[in-house]
Amino acid sequence: MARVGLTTERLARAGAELADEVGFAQVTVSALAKRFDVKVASLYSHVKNSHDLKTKIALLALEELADRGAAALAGRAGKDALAAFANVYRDYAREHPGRYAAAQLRLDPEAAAASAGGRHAQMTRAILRGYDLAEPDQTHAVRLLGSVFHGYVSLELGGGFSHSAPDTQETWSRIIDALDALLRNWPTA
Amino acid sequence: MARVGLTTERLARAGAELADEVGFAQVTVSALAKRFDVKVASLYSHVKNSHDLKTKIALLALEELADRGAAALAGRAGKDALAAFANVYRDYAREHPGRYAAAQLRLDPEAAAASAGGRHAQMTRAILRGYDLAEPDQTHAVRLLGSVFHGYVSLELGGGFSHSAPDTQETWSRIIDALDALLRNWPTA
DNA sequence: ACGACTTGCCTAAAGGCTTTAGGTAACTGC
DNA sequence: GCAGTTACCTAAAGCCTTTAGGCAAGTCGT
Repeated sequence: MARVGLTTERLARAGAELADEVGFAQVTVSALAKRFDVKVASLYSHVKNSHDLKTKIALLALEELADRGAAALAGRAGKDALAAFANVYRDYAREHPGRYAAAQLRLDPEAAAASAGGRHAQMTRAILRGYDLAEPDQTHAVRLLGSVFHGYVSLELGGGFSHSAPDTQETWSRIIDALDALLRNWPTA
Repeated sequence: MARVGLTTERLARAGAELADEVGFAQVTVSALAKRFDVKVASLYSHVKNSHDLKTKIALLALEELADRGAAALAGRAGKDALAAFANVYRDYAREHPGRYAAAQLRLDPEAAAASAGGRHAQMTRAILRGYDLAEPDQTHAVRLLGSVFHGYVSLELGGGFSHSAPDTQETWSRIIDALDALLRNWPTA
């Protein structure tokens, strides 16, 4: 009965890898147990239940994404910051589709409060420092940026833009150009 | 052994209702059988398997959404058309969250080809007739609009904007204003 | 109207995932 | 080296999926 050394942390990390390999929806307590070559019941000492496991993976992904965002924003401003931050989302989703899907999990209020969600909002707001927007337009713009990033990435990942010219990289660049132009010229009510 | 009169069609329709009530992820062959007061195995004459059922619900939702979109676009142009079409997505998602989630299901190529996906793209392109955009910018714009609509709606539905001022209706209106302004003034490469 | 065919719904059964209860063996520290 | 903790185990119940095979309720030809 050799001990494997399970921890909540290691389970979440392995769950994230599993998600990237087989899809977040296919992440299961059972599959994770197989990956550690351990009986299923053993995981229940480290994780409350299946939903708890998924939540932990989601929190991990949000954390990673926020870290990457912060790194990208450091020392950048204006359109440069906008583009770098946008690319963080897109690249992360392409490198880690399962984790990105996990980050979209609807969290209960408690988990949401403990998540890196706030950091994401703060960073988006920081990008807008390079543009001249007062409240409430700033909040509207934060929400727009969040919508575009998330919407584009999830449509692209889901194959919504597949096999049609022009290629998605080109579109992505032009969308960032367009957002930059829009933020510099935000219509007043 | 009274016959209930199951059909693929009725199953998809009832599945869509079930999705709106308990969430698309909770739609299960088993739950659907209970709803018809019929044994689970009976459904397998009308539906290949669980995934097939979900696909049929997704196709139904895409169809409904396209129908609403077409109705909204009839007799409208420019910003008027843009706003009406955008509201179709948002309203549909709010009225039918389960169906909307179903519409996001990643379809295999065969199902995707048979879906109303093409109609959606065509309608978005039709909206752009009110603006002066040549290819390839038109395609970029189609993708941007799709991203914003889907991204905003799914973030709002997921509670991403909850409990923070200003309210989401206000943001939604201002985002449509912003998109209109952007399309009238699309930045040239 | 009645027999034959079709088919809609059934029972039975196997396999997988989740979750809980309770046991045993491996580490930890005095 | 012993006591206590804890990591992992076995066992079992419950629910969902899916397939195989059966009977009765419809439908159709004559």
